[in-house]
Amino acid sequence: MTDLFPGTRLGIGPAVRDGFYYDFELPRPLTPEDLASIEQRMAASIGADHRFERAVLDPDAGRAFFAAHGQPYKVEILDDLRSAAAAAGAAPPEVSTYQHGPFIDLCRGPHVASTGAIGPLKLLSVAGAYWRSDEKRPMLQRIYGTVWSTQEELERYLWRREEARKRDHRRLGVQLDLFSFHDVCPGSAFWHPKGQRIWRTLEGAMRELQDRYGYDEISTPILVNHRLWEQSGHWGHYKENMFVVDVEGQDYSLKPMNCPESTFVYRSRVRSYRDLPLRYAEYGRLHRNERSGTLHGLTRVRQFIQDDAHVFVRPDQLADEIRALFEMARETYGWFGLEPRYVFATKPDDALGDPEAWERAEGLIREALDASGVTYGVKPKDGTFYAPKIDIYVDDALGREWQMATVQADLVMLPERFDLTYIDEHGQEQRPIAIHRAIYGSLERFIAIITEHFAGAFPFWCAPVQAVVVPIADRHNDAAIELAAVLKGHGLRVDVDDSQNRMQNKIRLAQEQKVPYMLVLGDREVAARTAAPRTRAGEQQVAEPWLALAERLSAEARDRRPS
RNA sequence: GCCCACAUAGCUCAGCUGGCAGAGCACUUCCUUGGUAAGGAAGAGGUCAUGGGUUCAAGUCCCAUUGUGGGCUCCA
Repeated sequence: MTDLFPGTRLGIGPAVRDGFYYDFELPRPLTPEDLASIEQRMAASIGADHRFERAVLDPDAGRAFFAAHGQPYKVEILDDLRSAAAAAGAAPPEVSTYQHGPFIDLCRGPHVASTGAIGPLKLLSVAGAYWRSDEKRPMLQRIYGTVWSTQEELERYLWRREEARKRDHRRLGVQLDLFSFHDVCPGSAFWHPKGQRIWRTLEGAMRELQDRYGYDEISTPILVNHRLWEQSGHWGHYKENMFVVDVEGQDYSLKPMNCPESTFVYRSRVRSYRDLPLRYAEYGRLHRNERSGTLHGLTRVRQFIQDDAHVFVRPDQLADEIRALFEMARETYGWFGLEPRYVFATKPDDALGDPEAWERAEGLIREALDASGVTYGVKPKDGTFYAPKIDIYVDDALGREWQMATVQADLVMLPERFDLTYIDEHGQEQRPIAIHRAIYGSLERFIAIITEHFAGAFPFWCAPVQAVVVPIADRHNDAAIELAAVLKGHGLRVDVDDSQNRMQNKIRLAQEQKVPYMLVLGDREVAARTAAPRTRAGEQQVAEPWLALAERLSAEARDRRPS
């Protein structure tokens, strides 16, 4: 870079997962075309097989060297090392440099022996990155690249990138006609009929599960006087993320969370210890004013709906309730063949509330984790300031990790700020614990993740179109409509392709839409009132009477298997 | 919000150093009535994101705005 762009100032250049990056301050913006010439220059250096020579300098000499070479960022790093050492009461550390050919860089190392030992690589993208990730510092130009020890590994990685691109939910959302985005409302999805079918199916499955686990559902206002947010603390800490609206001279805000309002339902009457646990589910529409540059498809939006719930329990009920939540999560992720992993985040240093209560709650959560037999990791001090929490992660089909949901055992925010109480068996007022939890998390994000996980080939039970009836000639159309009615009568989502296309084309289109079953109807089937199913995997099954088919498929849908 | 790139038909994209806006798919109509991934023909479809500027002439060059994408998490 220093050859190609004289005056280049070097930032940092670490190795990262699957590759590396390097940040530069350059005399002009890089374009994607520059990457090719930089790659060529790198290839020349690799071809020359320069040895990497390590040298150790004392701190003053190191600082002087980089100052003399016009590298202020390196000098800053050295100064920071020096003050960090001073703060720890240590002498300024020696620093190491690596040289190959004429180029010398500050680097902790280690390095490969020489440039010739560097494997096949490819520069991927240029991006802006703040110096030290600080918005107040200069924006540097970052070059991302990937490097592997063999050409095959490089190609496999590039294939994985390409596969991820093809599965991108934003792309599949258009292809499968699920949703769209429009500039009249950035960061918010417009759900099309097929996307909404997925939505309703997921919501329906969760409602059924909730009913089984003793939940009730509530619904609270979206637009609320800011006084509520002052009481909850959001007005102080979260205001810049809230949409504020003037209503007759008063500030109102669209709710960014459901929790504060659920307490109004709780407090609407005096609660007995016999009433608990109270489990309130709410599919509330939330708005968060995310910064424009952070929006991303369905995974980072300004408007979304969570499968939220608040469970108010006595302390002695906490462990059982958490165990039940793990059971719900396990069942839910099982519908998609996803394996949840749990991470327990404990009390941070700036936690609010009684330390003893924290300790008790953490003990109970740990007990529940152990008792339920799930494997879990621990992140000490990573809880929120009002609650220890358990984060749930899954890995998708491409090995990418997603954080799905959070379960928080709130001792402070809802119970104390909103003065929640129940009357115990001695007639004394007590504080309940409020568990905040979501299982899908945001429905938008969850649908994005399963779209990519299944590459659009949704499991049969939640596919937006479960079967397409394919009449071979248009004299079979009436029978096709009849068959579809039978299937719809069994609760299945079925379309009829009565277009002018040939059967081959109808099958092709259904394949492209990743429809699980194509039900072919020709003279033979119409005469026998059967249909010949073909699966999207290309398997042709034997023709089956309509009613038997409807019963078989609706049973399959009820099973919620992940395929 | 900040840096860079991008925005052409419903979708995917072409359109060279400024000189009459294109293709495939989808759509409409007609022919074809078929057996497991594309039958044939014709037609319609555009304020080239929006606003301004340069120019005899702007999809193309410049500026602004809006939106979208890659990033701003990995710390010598």
